[in-house]
Amino acid sequence: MPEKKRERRDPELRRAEILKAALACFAERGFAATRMEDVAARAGIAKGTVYLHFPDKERLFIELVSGIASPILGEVGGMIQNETIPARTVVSMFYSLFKREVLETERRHMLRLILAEGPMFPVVTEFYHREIITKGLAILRVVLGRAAARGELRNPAVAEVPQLVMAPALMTVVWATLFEGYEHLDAQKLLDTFLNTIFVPEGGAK
Amino acid sequence: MPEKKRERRDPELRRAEILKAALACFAERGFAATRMEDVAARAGIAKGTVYLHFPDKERLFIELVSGIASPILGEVGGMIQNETIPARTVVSMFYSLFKREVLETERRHMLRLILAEGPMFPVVTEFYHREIITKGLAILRVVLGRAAARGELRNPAVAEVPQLVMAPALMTVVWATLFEGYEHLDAQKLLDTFLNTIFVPEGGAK
DNA sequence: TGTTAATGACTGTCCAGTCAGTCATATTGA
DNA sequence: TCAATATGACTGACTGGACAGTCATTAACA
Repeated sequence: MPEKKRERRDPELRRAEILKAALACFAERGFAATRMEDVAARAGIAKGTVYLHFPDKERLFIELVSGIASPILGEVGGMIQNETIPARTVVSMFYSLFKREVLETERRHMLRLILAEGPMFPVVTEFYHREIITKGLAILRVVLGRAAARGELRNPAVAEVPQLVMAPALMTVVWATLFEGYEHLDAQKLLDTFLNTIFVPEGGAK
Repeated sequence: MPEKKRERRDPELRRAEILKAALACFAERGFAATRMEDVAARAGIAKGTVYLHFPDKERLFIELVSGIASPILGEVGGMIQNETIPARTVVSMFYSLFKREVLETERRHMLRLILAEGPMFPVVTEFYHREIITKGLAILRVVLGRAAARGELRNPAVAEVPQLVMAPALMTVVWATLFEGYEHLDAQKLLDTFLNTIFVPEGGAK
């Protein structure tokens, strides 16, 4: 049996290839059901090679889910510097970024993986809470606080429970990864409807 | 080595005990990481005994998640027969039931398990979509449709995306099972705030 | 005494992680 | 320019442990 042709690579590149393959495998079958050989095969290399780049399966997983800390927060966080931008615009931008950068990419599976495997990897959950959730909520509190003060919110109490604004985004990901195959959900419509519900109608004009 | 004392049981009862033990184990560690011996030990029996009641691990899991089809839908479904009840009351009742019967019981873990392991068990996902999601959304469509017609909704378009009403409930479960240990979320407040946001204020009195 | 629930040692399989050996490429020196 | 040599990325057969599922034996009850 002839050995497959060997191909040398820039380690940096190899690493990225392995991570990409791992994302596909973990997203498809979860942590436990993914075999290191699957990841290797998908990356077009032998099993041993994976271990030249990652010490073990758990670390491969953790590196993967930690590396997704997307630039979304940075962009939205930057927007709130400008106090004149209406809160609705900021939240709408957040949803758009979320849709384009997470929901419509492979990253949506990562989010499901964190929900799914989180309790098995407290390190990951803690990282996400600290780096993503806390920061995201802080930004939302600022934005919604201003909106409440300006009368942009139909119900000012929303500013006290920013998790409520994240709920529709969470729903779109859960639906997309579980039920989309059985019944379509228009994520854009869901998010837009929510925006139209929490914010007072613009201008009252037409 | 003395064998542990054997205790005979009504098969019906044994079955229930095993399911209870399995729920605790699966909720704690997920499907893959749960050993059949763990389930047996937790139920106070030997491993072989589990196999007298369930053919294999997968079937045990499926029976478990399928058997949670709670009476919530029945109760709420019954309420919509009476057209005079305000939509807000119906949705509020739905949230209360959800909170008492799912969020504050072991079942909250079942919900997380379905999110987590769903893609590995299409049978389970399909069952949930067909038996729970579809029926729940149908009820919500009726209730929200009426509400829109009566002017009870701040934004009538909500009636077209009933998933939006499920989103806050989903958020409370996800938060409770992942982040509650790091940061408390007042589920009641979140749900109440949402109700106050989508429904027009009552009477305008006070 | 016969019937059946219950037991737990056992078996076969699967897979994470290892490591001795291989080969593509780079470097050296003529 | 072209061997000769060195380097380390890459390979995949192998090992050790874990665990799902089995079944011969044992104990409980009628």
